[in-house]
Amino acid sequence: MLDKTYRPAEVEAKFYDLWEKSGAFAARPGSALTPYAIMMPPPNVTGSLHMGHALTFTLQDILIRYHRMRGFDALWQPGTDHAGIATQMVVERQIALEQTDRHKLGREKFVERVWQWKAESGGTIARQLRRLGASADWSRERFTMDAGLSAAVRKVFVALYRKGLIYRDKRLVNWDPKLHTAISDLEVESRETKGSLWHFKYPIEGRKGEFVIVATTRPETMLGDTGVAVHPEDERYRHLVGRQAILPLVGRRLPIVADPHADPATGSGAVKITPAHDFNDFEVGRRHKLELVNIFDRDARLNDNAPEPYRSLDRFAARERVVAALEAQGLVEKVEPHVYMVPFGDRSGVVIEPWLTDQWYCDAKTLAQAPIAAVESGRTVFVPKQWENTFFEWMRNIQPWCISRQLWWGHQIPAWYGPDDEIFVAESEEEAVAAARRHYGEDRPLRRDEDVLDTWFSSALWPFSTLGWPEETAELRRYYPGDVLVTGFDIIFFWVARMMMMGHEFMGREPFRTVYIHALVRDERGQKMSKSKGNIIDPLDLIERFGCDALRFTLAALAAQGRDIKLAESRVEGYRNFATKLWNAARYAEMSGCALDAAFAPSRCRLTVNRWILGALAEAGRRTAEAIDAFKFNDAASALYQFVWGTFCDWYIEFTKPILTGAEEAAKAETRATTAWVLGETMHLLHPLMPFITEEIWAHLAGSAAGLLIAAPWPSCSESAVDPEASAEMDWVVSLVSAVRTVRAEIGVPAAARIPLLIKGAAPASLARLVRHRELILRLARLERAEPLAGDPPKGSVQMVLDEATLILPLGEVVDLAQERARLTREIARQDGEIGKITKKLGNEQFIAKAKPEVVEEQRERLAEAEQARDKLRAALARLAAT
RNA sequence: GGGCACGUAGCUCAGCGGGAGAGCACCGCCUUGACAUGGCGGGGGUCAGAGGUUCAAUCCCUCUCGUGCCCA
Repeated sequence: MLDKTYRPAEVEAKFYDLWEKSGAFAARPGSALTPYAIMMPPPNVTGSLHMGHALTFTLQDILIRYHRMRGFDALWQPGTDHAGIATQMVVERQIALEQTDRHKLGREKFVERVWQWKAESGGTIARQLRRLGASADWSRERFTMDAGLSAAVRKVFVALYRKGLIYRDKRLVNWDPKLHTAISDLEVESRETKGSLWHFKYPIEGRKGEFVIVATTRPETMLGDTGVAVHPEDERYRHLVGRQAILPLVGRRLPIVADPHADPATGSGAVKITPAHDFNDFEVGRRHKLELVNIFDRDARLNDNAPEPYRSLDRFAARERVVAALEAQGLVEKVEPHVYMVPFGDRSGVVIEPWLTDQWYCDAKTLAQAPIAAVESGRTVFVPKQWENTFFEWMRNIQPWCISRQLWWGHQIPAWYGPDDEIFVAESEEEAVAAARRHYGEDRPLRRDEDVLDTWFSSALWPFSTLGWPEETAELRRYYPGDVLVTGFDIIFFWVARMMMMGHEFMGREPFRTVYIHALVRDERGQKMSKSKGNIIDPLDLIERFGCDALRFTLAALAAQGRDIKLAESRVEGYRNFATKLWNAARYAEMSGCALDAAFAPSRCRLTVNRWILGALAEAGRRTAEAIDAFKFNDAASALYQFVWGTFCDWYIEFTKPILTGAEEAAKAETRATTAWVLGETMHLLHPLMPFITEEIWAHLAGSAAGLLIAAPWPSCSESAVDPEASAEMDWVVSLVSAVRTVRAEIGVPAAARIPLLIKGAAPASLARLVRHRELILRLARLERAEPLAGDPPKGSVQMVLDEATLILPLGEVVDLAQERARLTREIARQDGEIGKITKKLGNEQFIAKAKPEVVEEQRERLAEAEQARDKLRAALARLAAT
């Protein structure tokens, strides 16, 4: 017997183990089934489960469980990425507690420590994913630093280098002065910052007392200025172009150049040019062959290219010193408060400095062409489609991708340098040595590039490196390309686009057919969750309090396409209640002796009420499947919620109580079998969304011999189960009961009072329905009796209209005649309004001529119905007046 | 500044050319033999505003206002 209450924690632990041990999670590459593959976006190995993970992995698990039940060979490929910067920082913090640092430790020892940390703490997220019910194939778990994946990285690097798609270049990079590494554009976070705009006066050479005014938000960079730009069409400055300004504090001569980069409308219209420390200025400098003066060291302290008093000052200290010195010389025109965007490193949180360095670059522009074509031609489809715009926008304006990082944790770049800096790129040191020997004609000492690759470089290979590439494995042939990639929009550039580039380049085709982009989870006020705001909702905490299924169902129900999720705890609570409702319904079924009957065949059911619920179930199943197929998880959730609570619990269980407590054995047996069967099928339909509670209920219903629900086939939900006659009949009963209940509540009839119901003017078919369902009508509407009435209703009756019939509740003295008259008059007015609208529409010749015939016909029917209702109500009002 | 969304019941959101919907919240009644994490009933909306297309607009188009996000 099912317990009085559902206890999620016990059930969750029990079944997750059972599932995993049963092998249900494992892909079956040797089977004859059609494969269905989802590559799990590898979470950061330092990560722990947050709401974004909970959403994305719930949706993926729904897809995987659903397809597994539909008979596909489902592969959900799990794993983690090595998160270069994040992981290195974690371990650096750890060893700092031991009063040491990575430089004292040395590279080899440090990397050992990272592996040690990974072994101890790197499994957190995978454990937490299990709490979420994620049915990934853990036997295939991968890590981006695994030997196989690392070999893939080396192979890709070498291949791209040989094609000229990876190259070394000296350019400005986003330099993180705290972490001492370059980072990619995507790892830079622009934040609006309050600062000042300083206007400086630079003297013009050979024109005493004349100045050009330049404005800057970063005064310290003036020490690296090598030019001044004005707009070519700016009349104010035309006479200065070609002359020189004199850089204060430094004394350097600055050519004044004409360049469209200078915006005549901002500030004075003239801008200082610092080619070594600003991306725009770098371009201007290149156009006009300006000198590059690098004034910062790797800590963003001033180096020896700055005048003596400023050397080794921090950039912000230098800023104050520069401003003070210029003020002292009367060269500050003015200072304005200014709000502008400042680049911050998303890991270090410090201001990023554009800095001139040698780095490795990947020619993203060339690699982007095939993915762009794939999306244009529809071989890869984004859902929702609007994200294709974002994708195109970025891919068509893509910049060279800086792939080297000055870190120790990651894939060390397979490049070696000869004594003369000749570069030898090879998959192994032996090959590099051999290549060098060929080049020099003798052995020369080589040193390996110290840098490692951007973590995303290895993640980009995920869809095929996890399947064994470059080996030609059976898995690779079978599961590439994958079916769908599920992720958030914030990762489209970082990861999705790069997987597509690498997939097309090395596998010759797209890595996945569909990219489903889901929403961001926000708090209930629509704010992004963040530690600093303190508005984080912990999914594990919700699982503990409400159960995993409640959380999963909530996330599915809120996952409407193209909209962010505002998560309120009350929603989770509401779906916890749904789980409770389901539990109690199952308990009721069990207590009522409803057991699965192996011989049960839906098509052989005789009772209308059973035929009706079978049709409603098939309908719910069809809607659920359609919704999941279309990635409309919210529609799937609502179809199931409505069916379980609004149809099965609210009506079917109530309808069949009189049968189950009655004496007709055949009807009883059929109803018990139907109830059990419908409940069982419902568990199947709900399983992808609520795997735990459904598995537990299924175990009680079907017994252990039936096998686990996770491995059960998806219900067929045949249309032939829908019996329109039965559904019309039960809808009529529902309308009748609801009408009586409404009036009872309005009039204030005590809930316990049993009252009579009389029906006037009912067609024989309606009377037949009344007779067939009299017992349950009496029970649900709390009636004493329900009978046809031939003559006039008794004095003190309340009347309502149901199709062609008038329902009469003779309540005698209880009824307030004036109130009842008012109620009927209101109802008539409402119908009249409706009739007016439709009549007007039908009177419009254009409408009749141009609207579709079925629309016109529908309006005619609606008019007839409204008129019938109105006439019945009028008659009822007349009778009321007569008494 | 450019782009993409979004403004529908108190809240969160479906719907997206022909009858305004759900969940939650709210109000009233109810310890009815699965369930008070419940049952029954109810109130509540010029579908942001203004034009246009159409026989017909919450839905399509344009503009305005407001909100969010991304990019510069």
